[in-house]
Amino acid sequence: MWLIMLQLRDLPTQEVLQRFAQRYPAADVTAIASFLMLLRVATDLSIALDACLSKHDLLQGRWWVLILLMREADLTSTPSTLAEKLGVTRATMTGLLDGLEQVGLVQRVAVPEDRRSVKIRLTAAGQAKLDAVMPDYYTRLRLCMQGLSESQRNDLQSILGVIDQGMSAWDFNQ
Amino acid sequence: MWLIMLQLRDLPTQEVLQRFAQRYPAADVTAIASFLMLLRVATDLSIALDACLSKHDLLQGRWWVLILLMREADLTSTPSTLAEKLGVTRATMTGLLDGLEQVGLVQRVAVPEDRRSVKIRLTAAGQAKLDAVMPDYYTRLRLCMQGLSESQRNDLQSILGVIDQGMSAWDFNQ
DNA sequence: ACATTATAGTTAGCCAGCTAATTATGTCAA
DNA sequence: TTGACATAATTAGCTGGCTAACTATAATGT
Repeated sequence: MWLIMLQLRDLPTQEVLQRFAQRYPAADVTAIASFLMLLRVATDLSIALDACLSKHDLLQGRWWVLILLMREADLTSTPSTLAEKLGVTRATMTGLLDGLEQVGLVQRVAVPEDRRSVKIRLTAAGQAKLDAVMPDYYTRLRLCMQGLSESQRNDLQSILGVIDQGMSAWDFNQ
Repeated sequence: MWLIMLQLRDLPTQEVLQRFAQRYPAADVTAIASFLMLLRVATDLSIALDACLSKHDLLQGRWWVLILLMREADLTSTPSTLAEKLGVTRATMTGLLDGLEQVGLVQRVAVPEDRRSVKIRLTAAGQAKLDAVMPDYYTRLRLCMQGLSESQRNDLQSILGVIDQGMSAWDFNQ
């Protein structure tokens, strides 16, 4: 999961939004404000995550790969599957795996049944790296979210679900 | 505002989350699920935005610059200010402005009072470009958010505000 | 069986961010 | 007034995504 986005430090004032809405009648002021704030908070979270991971000599892309491998019962997957789950191209996955293999966190293993394919296995060192990173990450995330009640967390997830549904509208007219 | 992020197509199942929480006691399952969904929806939105802009031959970074200029009463700003508002380095802003000036959407104007500085002005062509893009963007955004009631939009914004507050927790222990 | 097509992974080269260093100008204090 | 420092913008070079092209292997249809 890669989120690369400008930070938009400067959200528009209500006044500016009104001015834009006047020029562009299609504008829905509360939709725009919600959208911008969503992008901004997500970006801030992603940047904070980067900072946390960098203290453990990890980049976000490589870290997600380790997590995806740990999710598997046999700590094993293939480059194609990992690429699809992470939403990156297979070419990008090759690069991520090169980096991880070079520092010994994963291992490429030949697959005799299909000689085109390769198995990727989380090594003991890879698991150890996750055991070092995850408690730190989870602790920060807990603190970051502790201001939200359980019902607010549910609200957030259902609201995000509605937006996700609505996303199909983006592509309506091509 | 730049959001560059992996897509994380594959959110963890409840079962996987439980397994991770067992290994890492610091894990807060509902916090993690909310966080991941937030990142994912924001990424999807950012990608959809890219797609919309590319139909108008614009990249997200350059488009935000045009918007920031249009927010100004005199359609004018400086590279430093724009960089700060967009959350990018001044070096990056130089590149964005090079691109925009080359296609005539903005103009660099010398500042006699401080010869180190340069004014950036939105040109008529730049305004025309926005007039072409914004209705399209606003229409898609309206459709995308139309499933949310006014109170849900308020909920979303206040929830995001709480998370933003909580973000300071990330850096608590260095 | 064998030519066509599909699939897995990699390589080569592009692109738009980034950091660090550079140039030019302005500010301030001894 | 001049030396030290601060600020504005730029340049040079790095990085980690991307697309497109390539190699190797497997599957499929006549």
